[in-house]
Amino acid sequence: MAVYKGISLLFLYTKVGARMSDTPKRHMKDVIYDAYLGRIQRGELTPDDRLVDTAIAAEFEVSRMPVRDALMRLTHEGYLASSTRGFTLPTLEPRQILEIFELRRLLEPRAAALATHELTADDFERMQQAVSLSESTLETGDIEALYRASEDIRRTWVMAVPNAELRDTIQRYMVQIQAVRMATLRDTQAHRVLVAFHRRMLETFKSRRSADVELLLMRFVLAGEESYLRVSGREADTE
Amino acid sequence: MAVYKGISLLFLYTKVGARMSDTPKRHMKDVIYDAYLGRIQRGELTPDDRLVDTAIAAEFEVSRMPVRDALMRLTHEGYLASSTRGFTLPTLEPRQILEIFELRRLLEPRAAALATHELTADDFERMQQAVSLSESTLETGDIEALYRASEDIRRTWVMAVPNAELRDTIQRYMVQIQAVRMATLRDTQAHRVLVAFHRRMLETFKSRRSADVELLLMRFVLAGEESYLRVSGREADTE
DNA sequence: TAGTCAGAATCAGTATACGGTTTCAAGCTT
DNA sequence: AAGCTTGAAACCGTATACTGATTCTGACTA
Repeated sequence: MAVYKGISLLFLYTKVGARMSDTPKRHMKDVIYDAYLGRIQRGELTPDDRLVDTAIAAEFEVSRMPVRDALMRLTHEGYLASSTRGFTLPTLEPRQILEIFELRRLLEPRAAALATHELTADDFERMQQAVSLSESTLETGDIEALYRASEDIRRTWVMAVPNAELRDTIQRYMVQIQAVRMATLRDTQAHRVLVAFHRRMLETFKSRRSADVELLLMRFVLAGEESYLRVSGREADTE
Repeated sequence: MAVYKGISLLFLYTKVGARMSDTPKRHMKDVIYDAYLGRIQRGELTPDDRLVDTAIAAEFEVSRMPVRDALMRLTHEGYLASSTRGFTLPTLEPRQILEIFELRRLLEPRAAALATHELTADDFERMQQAVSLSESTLETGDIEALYRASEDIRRTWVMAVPNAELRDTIQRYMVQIQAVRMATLRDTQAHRVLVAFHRRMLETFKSRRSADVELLLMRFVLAGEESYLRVSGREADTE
């Protein structure tokens, strides 16, 4: 019976997973890792949520061990913080956020320039839809849609970065990106600036002029930093 | 008796550990992680060594679990590769090594420039000793000493980088640095170039001119890449 | 002699159980 | 009523045991 349960679960989550025909055998710890990395990256968790291994073990109907493996991996990669009282989303200090902005200034312009020649028609299509969605939020005010559009555009070009090591490094601070979005996207001015950048990024990528892309991405990161500083400074005032 | 054994072990490894007065309570998984990270970073392991959790568990007189935690953490951080037949040092592909050179070109010049104003007299003292050691290897041919000197100089300035996120990112590809050293340091020309850079780096850091440091580090990374390409290209010829 | 196949050995993944530490709350003291 | 104490609950770290998969070995076959 225990075996039967294991098999059915394996089958279930294999279908959900990325590669189902490739390797039908997936370890639960990886399944759980992917599941919670996804939840984190989609912003489905808040720093108030406490992730307790026993609860997640019950959710997946496995023992604590694979859950512990997954949570500790996420912790070591910076996606979670562990305490004596369970795992939670880390609350990024403003100092850390600014430090990561410096990293982004160093990496993203060059990375995007490298990606310029790799983007396919499919990628442009996806970006076009995201840009349209982004622009529509100027009227609808749908912040969540803006969030999704921003994420789509970013993911599209990051995935096209041919240097895998560079790409992985950029993807490691996804949590910072989200923290910045969370802090700034409700600000009207930041909202308008972001949408304008979205459109210009699509145009510039399409032009295939990597030098222009590099410059634009530098401006984009700087603009994000500026928005963050403005919004967080204002918050500090009102407190 | 089991308790007694645990206490004595804890005491033993706490003394070895970095901070003994601070927190006398260290988890075995962290002790083992630190121990093997050190072995890896000091180059005490080769890709032929197979790290098996049961063997390491016996070495530390604990169960497999903390060992597994440590090895899996090292694996996810890229220091080890896991297979169905134990953990081993990963053999970095030349492609990966070149990709990481690009990362280094983007990060290290700026990071070193930021570190310039943070270096203390102690740091300069340590660097001076390492540079002297480095220069002495031109006559002795002691490659291992050159390796240590190179590592000392690098660690000194990296530790002084004030941006913690940037510093951590740089430290993540220590394995690549070692792979490059391993491949190049026995080459006479690369050896001479490296020693010359060591001396100039110390001088330039001491001058406190961060712009000069930035430029020198860029040249340093480029020189390393050149040496690597030359040596690895020659190896490919003779095969 | 070379190729194949079965059984053994090895080793990682997972389950279950126990111990220790931190947190929280209820009851007691002043 | 406020502060202290004590006990229970929550939760992590570690131990031990089992399972299943992969690799290795050696014998058997063509």
